[in-house]
Amino acid sequence: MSKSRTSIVDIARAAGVSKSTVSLVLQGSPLVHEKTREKVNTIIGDLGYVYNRGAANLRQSRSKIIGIVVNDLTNSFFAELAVGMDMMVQSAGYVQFLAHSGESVDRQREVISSMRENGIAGLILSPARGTEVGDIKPLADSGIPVVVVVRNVPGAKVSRLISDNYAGAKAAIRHLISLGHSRIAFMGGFVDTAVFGERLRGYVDALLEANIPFAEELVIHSAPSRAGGVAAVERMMVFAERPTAALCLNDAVAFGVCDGLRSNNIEPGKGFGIIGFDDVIEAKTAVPALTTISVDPQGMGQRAAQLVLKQINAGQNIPESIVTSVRLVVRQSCGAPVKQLEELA
Amino acid sequence: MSKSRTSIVDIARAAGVSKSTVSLVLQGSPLVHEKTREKVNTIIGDLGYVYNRGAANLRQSRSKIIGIVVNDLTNSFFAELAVGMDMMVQSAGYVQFLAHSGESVDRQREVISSMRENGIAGLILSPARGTEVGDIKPLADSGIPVVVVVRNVPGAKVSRLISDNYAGAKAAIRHLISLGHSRIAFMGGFVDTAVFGERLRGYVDALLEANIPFAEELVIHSAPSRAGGVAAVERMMVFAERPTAALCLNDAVAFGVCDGLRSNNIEPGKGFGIIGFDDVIEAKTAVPALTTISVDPQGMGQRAAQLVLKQINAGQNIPESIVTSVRLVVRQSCGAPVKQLEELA
DNA sequence: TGACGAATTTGGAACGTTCCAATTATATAG
DNA sequence: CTATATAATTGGAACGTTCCAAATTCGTCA
Repeated sequence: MSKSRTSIVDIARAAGVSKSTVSLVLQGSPLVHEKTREKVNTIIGDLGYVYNRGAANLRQSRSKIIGIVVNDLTNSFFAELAVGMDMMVQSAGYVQFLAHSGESVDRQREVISSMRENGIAGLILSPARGTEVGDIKPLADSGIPVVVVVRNVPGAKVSRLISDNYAGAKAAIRHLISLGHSRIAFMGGFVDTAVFGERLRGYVDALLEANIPFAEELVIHSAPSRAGGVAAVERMMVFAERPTAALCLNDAVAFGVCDGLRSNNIEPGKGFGIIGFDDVIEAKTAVPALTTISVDPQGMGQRAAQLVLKQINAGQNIPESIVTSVRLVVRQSCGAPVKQLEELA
Repeated sequence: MSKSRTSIVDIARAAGVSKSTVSLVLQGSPLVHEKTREKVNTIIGDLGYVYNRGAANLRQSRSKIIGIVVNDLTNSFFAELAVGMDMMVQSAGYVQFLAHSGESVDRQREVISSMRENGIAGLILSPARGTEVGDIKPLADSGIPVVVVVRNVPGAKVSRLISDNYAGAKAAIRHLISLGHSRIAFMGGFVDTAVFGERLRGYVDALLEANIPFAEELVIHSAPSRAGGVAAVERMMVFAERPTAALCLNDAVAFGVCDGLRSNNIEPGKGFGIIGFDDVIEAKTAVPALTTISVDPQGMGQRAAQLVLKQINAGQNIPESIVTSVRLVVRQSCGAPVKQLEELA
């Protein structure tokens, strides 16, 4: 129940040295004599002193806080992304403000400005749908490194880390075509995100490449969630000529599509080929195991954190764009004979 | 590229008033004249001033930061818990340090001490397995409100918010018995968490209550994850006399059990009754829809945040224990004729 | 012993805010 | 026009640290 936090001068007094010496000890400076260091350290332990990082920041105006804003933590893709960042950030001796915008740009704006007031050294942003340049410009202008992940923010002059959505979608469709499918749907999502656009483009180009005409009605929009997948199947069921396979916007949608097919007595992977996108952790153990494009969200999170840390240390802020490569992981849901060994667990 | 952050005195100078006045404006004090307020506010806008909350904390030593440590963000139960907290914390004008301990007590300790240095006003902890009193005592002793959620930390004199695991498990087993099951397994988890113990106790008591003897071998331990559920089924398949239903430690295990059954050509909900625990968001849309004990993680998160906020505002720190009630949500996976309307979406 | 360089230690100003007591401006009443 | 209450503003100390320049102590060598 100490009335006021014990400070550096309290322990200085107790140790019979000056506050400067204590400060030196705290930062592990080689300037202080071994005996003095010991004495100070024991006193620190005895008095239960806790370092006040806020006060230190005030003086040296470089904090050890990294802001992370994620659009949807309940989606396991983003949760893993966040965990990857967390690992990297922690082990670099930083600490994080992690907030969830829930796809609301207003909330996102509030959160970012609050982080700014709290003096973050850098920001990693997985933007909410509809994020605009103006939402991040002030931060970036004031010299704080910003890294945008997963989704692009068009026009923003900041670093980005995006997975190769185009190539991934293309690989998926090629695989389905090689299995003999020609009526292939694209399920889930709306045109409002860059991710959607890129994946759709890969889908279209792979079809054209195989001389399969692109049919507008096979793009079935829905929420990018498990429930959205179910809804997409419902809409598909009324088609006169039904597709025989689908590429889904992400794994969540793909699981929903499996659910929806089962409700219609179609066994996913048997009567209908499904490919997801992201390779979330459940993809491997689901039944049927989901064929998907592996994006390695945790790895992406780590790289994003590394990128922002690098920029913080560099001091200067040269935007950098990284496109991370993805790979097709063939499992059971596309109905292929498993031709490729499952990656090691 | 401003060299140094513009401060309150910069804008004071520009507005031709004293820094005190600017400070007053910033806190919306009624003491300042309307005209002055306007003038100051426009200058603030023009100069792109950003408030330095750190400096303010230094003076008034009450921060607006709440620390949240979650053991596993990739588990959607905990992710939703975190989101619930986030909502409450943000709307109370606080900001959060959210960290992920990954079930490591060491990492958890580091994270907590780092939060402490950064001056949190309160802490919400969903403890890693094996957390001990000593891990939170120093914080609590220094007068910072601590709320422990989901899992108990035995012996800690802090507030807790736990769901009624005992009653939930009991309700689940009663339901299975009412459907005619008598050989019922308990799947997933190890004895190392309080949650496991409480749920198992509910399971046992409900059996005894119905004069069904408790059989040790029907408690099938496994990792509390989807993969663990699959593993548990494998172990069950070799039993001479197989159970006809199972209560799972949580929904993740339950999904894994469904997967495992399907691999063995048993249709979950038909040949075998399954009840989960937690009611994560996917439980409703999965096929078969999962019968489970609804714990409302997001609601729990909100309540936990409210509790810690209350304690922060109260100043004093009287530990409070809240047991939140749970309810059985009957869906398809237990094979019951759906006798109760699905809750509204 | 005195001097000199290296090793340690130290006082005080700064960082950007809040808060208090004190001051100044403005309005009201006599 | 003065006295007085009220409204608005203000200077300076304080919060806990870092950093710098300066001071002190120590050891060594002539």
